[in-house]
Amino acid sequence: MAEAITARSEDFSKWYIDIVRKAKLADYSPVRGSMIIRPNGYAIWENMQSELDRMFKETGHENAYFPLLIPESFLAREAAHVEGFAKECAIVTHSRLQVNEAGNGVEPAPDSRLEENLVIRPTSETIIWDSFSNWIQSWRDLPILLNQWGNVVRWEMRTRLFLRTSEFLWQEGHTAHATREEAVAETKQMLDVYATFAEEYMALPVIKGVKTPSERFAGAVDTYCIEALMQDGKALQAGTSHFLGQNFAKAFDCQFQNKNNELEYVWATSWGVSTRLVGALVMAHSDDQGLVVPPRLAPTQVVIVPIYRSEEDRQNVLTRSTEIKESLGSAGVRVKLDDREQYRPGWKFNEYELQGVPLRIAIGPRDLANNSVELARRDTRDKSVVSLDGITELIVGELETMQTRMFESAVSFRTSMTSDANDQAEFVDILESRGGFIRAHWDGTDETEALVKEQTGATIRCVPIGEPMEEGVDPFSGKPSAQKVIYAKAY
RNA sequence: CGGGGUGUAGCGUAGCCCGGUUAGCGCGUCUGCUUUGGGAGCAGAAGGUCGCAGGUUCGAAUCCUGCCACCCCGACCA
Repeated sequence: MAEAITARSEDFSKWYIDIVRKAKLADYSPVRGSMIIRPNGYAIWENMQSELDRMFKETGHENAYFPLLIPESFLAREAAHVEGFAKECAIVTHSRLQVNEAGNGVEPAPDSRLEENLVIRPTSETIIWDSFSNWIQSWRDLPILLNQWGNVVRWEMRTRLFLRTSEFLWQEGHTAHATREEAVAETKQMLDVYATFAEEYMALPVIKGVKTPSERFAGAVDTYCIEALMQDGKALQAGTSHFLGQNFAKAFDCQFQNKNNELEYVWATSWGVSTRLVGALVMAHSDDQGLVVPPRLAPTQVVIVPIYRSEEDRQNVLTRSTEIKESLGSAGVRVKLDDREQYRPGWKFNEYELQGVPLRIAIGPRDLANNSVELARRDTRDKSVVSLDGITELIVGELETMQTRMFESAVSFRTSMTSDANDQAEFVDILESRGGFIRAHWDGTDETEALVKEQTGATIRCVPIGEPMEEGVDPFSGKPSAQKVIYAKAY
């Protein structure tokens, strides 16, 4: 019997959880709000990591690693930063456990109380800027362009697998610059890297923009973001890049002598993407049959399922399958031959569709006779019988076609789900009927932004970059507006 | 933290209102045989602190009290 996946049309949230669980991407952990990333999910993350890591290095960054535990006092150094994160920090207070009096458990040993509490990093600006202040004296020490891969903990009230968990994996870039202009350029450059990655690898079109002050990173001067649209019409922030100004340099007294022999505070950026991207991938592309993964990120791009009855057929089919596998492998395709005997072909077909393997080759005695295989594509669910001659080239091309088609399909979905609203009634109507991105004028005030959120549930996702300035009137306040912004209900 | 709900085998559940022998069923697992081009069939088997602790009772999955955990809705969230 088919394992039922809740239909998207019935309950999108349940559908999402079903995909994550049944495609074996992740499990709930014994600790509320944290998750176990299973091999299928982690392999996608590893593919994301390796492409991003390459892109970071190509733009001049080096990897480093700063510790998980941060002195509590560090968080307090930057006022906005502490205000933003204090509510969700996990704190280490003791260094030792002892068996309790009843003898049936353990408890923190009272005499191991730490001199100063340690915070499990919610992000690493503070510990990194403490180091930067030691490393930087002169303009000759700049810029510093670092990235680190790691985990962070933010004690969340309400969590969802991959999208919001208390502990998550991410990368955080941290850079130090001599001038404002250079830091701003770095911030924008990394935003472009994220957008390129999302579009070319995740097949996920994104809107680049700037966050409003209320959505800004705690401690940033400007927060840039990429916003993606999920299949249910809700927006998901897929990456952020922050221009931090001199806020952290001032908090950690990080000054350098410039070429005019003057002391100046260092300019900073930070930028990150997380395992949330795995959730974005699921919600952007998958269907009611299961996961759909773009070929460039798919852990297995092609699976070969052999079919046979007799021992003789088995030998012949496996021999041919192995040849195909080796040919694809040497063409750089991530290919797997599933020769397990305990599962039948039909079972395997369903399993690999559920897990989102882009292409499936089925090969049986009939194919041996015809010099063919059956090729099935996951995104369109098309099946065709193709000749074995030139199969490797065909498959390499098919993977590229699929990658492109998935992106184009996501673009046309987004286009169909992006609307302009010129008055309140229209705004509410669009939001309630289909959601998606709504372009509307905004008067630039926190008050109006809060009002819209309260009345409609939509928030300003970003002020888009690179769109023409267009004067108008805010539909909610009636005040003049300089530019349309992107509203949506968001994750 | 407020409101609601649920805890029974790896997963999903029946039984609880109205206490009664051995806690039933489906999926999955294991063994054997037959099967294999879209989630196989038959036969057999293993697997349970009924969330935890106390209480009532001759007897508790079932009734009572307390606690714990998780889920949903709010609040909260770069």
